[in-house]
Amino acid sequence: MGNNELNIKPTQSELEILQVLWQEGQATVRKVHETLSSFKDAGYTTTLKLMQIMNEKGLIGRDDSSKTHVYHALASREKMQQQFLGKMMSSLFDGSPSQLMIQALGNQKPSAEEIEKIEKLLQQYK
Amino acid sequence: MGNNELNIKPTQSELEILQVLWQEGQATVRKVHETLSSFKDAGYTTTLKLMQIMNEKGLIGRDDSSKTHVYHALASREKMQQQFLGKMMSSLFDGSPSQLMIQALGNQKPSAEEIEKIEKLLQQYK
DNA sequence: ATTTATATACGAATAAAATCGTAATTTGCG
DNA sequence: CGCAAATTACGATTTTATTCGTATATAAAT
Repeated sequence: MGNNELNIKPTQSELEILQVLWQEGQATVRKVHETLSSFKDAGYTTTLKLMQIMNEKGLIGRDDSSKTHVYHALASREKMQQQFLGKMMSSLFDGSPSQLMIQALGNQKPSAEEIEKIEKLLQQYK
Repeated sequence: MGNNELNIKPTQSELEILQVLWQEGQATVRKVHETLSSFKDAGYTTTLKLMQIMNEKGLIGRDDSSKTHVYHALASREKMQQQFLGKMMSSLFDGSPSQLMIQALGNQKPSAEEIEKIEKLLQQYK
């Protein structure tokens, strides 16, 4: 049973930070900030503040046993995917997964391998 | 050639309004407001203001030849789908369409009809 | 014509999100 | 030790989004 009572929707900036933590597994504020700095130029304390807030919200956890705190994601990527997908599905796609796929596929051609995967998945629903 | 130079990302509230206009084709503020009121309780002037702002931004257009203005969407639904999908793809799905689909399908059982459609779609990509 | 209902315009208040400056603390080093 | 570099804490500001109040105009009804 997951103790994951987490129906909080992260903001845009929070999502960016989560991405880094999902990627790295865990990271310091410095590390996160440097990673983000490639496409964003906010100050260090901005990132710090955001991560503190996220910690309070329960989106991320931290180990503060040493001076330099180390953070990790508490919100799972899958859960966030579901959350955003669900909202998007209803707000933009009339709840139709095929509509969504048409757009997603139109965007970029899936590899043969990916097509296989999807087909297998479809079989399961029959 | 579309004269659609529209790289504006609508906010949550704006998206809700666009939905109504996509649905109805065109509508007055009153109509939009009443439609939204089923799940949202903002005042009439709030909806009005939002629609005025959207008009300035170019998200929607209006016919003000008569006293009661009639609005219509300028931002196409497809374009917005692309916009949100693209962002979501990169921020949550590592750019993998199949990953996105797997989540979308896993989320809610598609109808038999939907499955058919998707399979046909996949055939085209082979 | 006067009243009533319904519109728009628009400034301003409120709320939410993001940013930053500065003080205080810790760590490592000379 | 005493200084420099790096860190956290945290209040405050700024920016963006949302909401609303009120003035004014138009149209319909009596």
